[in-house]
Amino acid sequence: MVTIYDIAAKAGVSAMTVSRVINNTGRISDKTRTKVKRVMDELGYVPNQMARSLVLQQTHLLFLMITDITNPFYTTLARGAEDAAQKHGYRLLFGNTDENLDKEKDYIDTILKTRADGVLFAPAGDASLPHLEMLRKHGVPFVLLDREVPGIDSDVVLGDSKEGARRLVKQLVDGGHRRIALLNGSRTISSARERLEGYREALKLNDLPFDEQLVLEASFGPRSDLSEIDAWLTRMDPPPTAFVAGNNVLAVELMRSLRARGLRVPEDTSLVCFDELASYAEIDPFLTVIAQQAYQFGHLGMQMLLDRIQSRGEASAWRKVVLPAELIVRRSVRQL
Amino acid sequence: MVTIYDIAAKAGVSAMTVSRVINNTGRISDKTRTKVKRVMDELGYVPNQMARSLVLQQTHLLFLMITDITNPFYTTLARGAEDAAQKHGYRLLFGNTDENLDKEKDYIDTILKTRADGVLFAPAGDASLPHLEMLRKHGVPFVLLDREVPGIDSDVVLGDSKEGARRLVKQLVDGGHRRIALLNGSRTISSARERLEGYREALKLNDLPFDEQLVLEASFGPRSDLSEIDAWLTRMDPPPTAFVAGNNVLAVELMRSLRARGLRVPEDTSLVCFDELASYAEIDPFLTVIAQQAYQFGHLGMQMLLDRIQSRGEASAWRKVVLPAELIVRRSVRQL
DNA sequence: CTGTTAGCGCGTTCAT
DNA sequence: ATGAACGCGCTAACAG
Repeated sequence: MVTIYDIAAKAGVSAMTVSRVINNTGRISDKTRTKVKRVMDELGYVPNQMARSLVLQQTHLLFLMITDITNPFYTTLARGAEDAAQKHGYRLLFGNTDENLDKEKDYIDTILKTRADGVLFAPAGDASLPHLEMLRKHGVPFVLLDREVPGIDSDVVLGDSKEGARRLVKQLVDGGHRRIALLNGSRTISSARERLEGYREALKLNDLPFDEQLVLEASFGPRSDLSEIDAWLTRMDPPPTAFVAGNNVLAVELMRSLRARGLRVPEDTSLVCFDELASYAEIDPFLTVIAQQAYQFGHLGMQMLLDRIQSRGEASAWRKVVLPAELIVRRSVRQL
Repeated sequence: MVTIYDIAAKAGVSAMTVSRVINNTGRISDKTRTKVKRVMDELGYVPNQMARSLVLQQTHLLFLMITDITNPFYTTLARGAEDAAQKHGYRLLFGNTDENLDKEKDYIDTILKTRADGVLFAPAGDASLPHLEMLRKHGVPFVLLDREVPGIDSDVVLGDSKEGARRLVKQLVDGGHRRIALLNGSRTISSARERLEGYREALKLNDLPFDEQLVLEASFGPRSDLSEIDAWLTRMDPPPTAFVAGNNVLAVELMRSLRARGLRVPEDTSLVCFDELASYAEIDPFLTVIAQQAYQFGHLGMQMLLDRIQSRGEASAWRKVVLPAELIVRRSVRQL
């Protein structure tokens, strides 16, 4: 491996001078600068980031934790985060937890060991609290994405889940639906709770009863087995005329189950959901959805994180950004 | 920051003993081991990866370069790579190049500076050659994924693109189609070349003429503007009765263009393509496709990379794995 | 403008 | 079974 000492020797200067040329610090004569640079090229020198980080006490490494790398909401978010990070010269490590707390714990260890400068964090759920406390304790700045965690204060970027759910339900009610089911994520996740809350509020507002039977709590992540959803569909009696799905994954899997029963959308059943469905939205955009600004989640969150990192220590108030929910009306709701 | 010296002081031993406890090396009495461990817990000690890497000369960091993080083929591949890496205690960094050589170059610099132990590399194209040479020159092992690069030997995991294209064309010919268009990726990418080659061979085999007009080379990545594809659709005269799309992204964008012209698949035009379309395939699986084993690309490639890393230096023959192409016949081809 | 000294946190080598 | 000295590659602080 080529080190600054190799360069220094060959260029006839000290290692310090080489370091200064690399980092553009201090005053160096043009002559030595040119010479050092030439030797660097000749030897194919590449700075050792590890050594720099060790002495500078910062890695310029950031972490993005997402819960489902196959979900277009998160990959789009990732692009936003990556763009913002790159613009500021930071590198971004991705971690994929699969909504799994054990995997999340492993990544927390990695983050701590790696001495990442900060973390953009979509937590698996409320039980992520100890993980966040661990980051806090070790002085690693973080910004929460998409989900809050009760018990800890921090910067956070959220979608307006409650309002989103209200609008989706209203859309169905306006279509004449009165028996509306909700296929939601787990209530250990703040966004799922908010969506449930918005759903209940909207029902109340329209003098519709809340029927527990019509709500299923499942995982926001993809499942190998649809039997849980199937059983629920069988169980509901009388069956609903319309569904709200808590995210895009649940919408897709619900549609598969409905399809398997020969139920078409919207002819036989109406369906609305949170988040766009990737390519599907482009080929045949027919689902009425709350389209969240996925890219903004990542981009804005990254900016907030970088702000925290730059103002190292200077405690300022936590910022909570709620991104508005845009309703896109298409044709997955049948007028009754 | 808590260091091994803090622990050593508090436990009344030397730093070296602490190091031995951490790494489970040498002989240590159970009593001191227990004591050191207790102090480590009390102080919340976390090893500094940077310092370890510096002395051990290895980072346990691997890189995965993909060209489109929003493409389910690559995210599924990423899951495969991640699973395999994690199983062996390696961390995985993702890089997203957007099929862009400049971004790729930036990532190469990052990889070199970071002293990554190895790279899993889906290159942007043939022009990635200098980037690979740079890795080789600096002794960074890599495995190519999905695409070969002429001019450099290495381990590589490929799909059987030529055979895939042959099968897709055959499927259309069997459906009575004789005027078959190909919307392909750039010929600077080996997989696109293979697909073109397979397409031509299949035409020849069926005594169909090759008409340059029927082939468009575009980017495999998503584009903001469909005018290139639109112009092509307008230009072909007489128009084809069927299309082969070189990947899932091209298929989606082609369908959008067709849709905009009021052409339905398969009623008005037939369409087949490489790769599944994520959620779309699950909701309404109607496209006839060559389904590639995306997860295997990543998983297998990672294993090959880890093999190389473990057999540090010992030169063995390059391995080239070609994953078979499975044709899934659905209903996007109309019988003429 | 340039060089010397010291130390970032840890593991290897050689003593004890 | 445990410790002291040294070095991994680099930069901050100071000296000249």
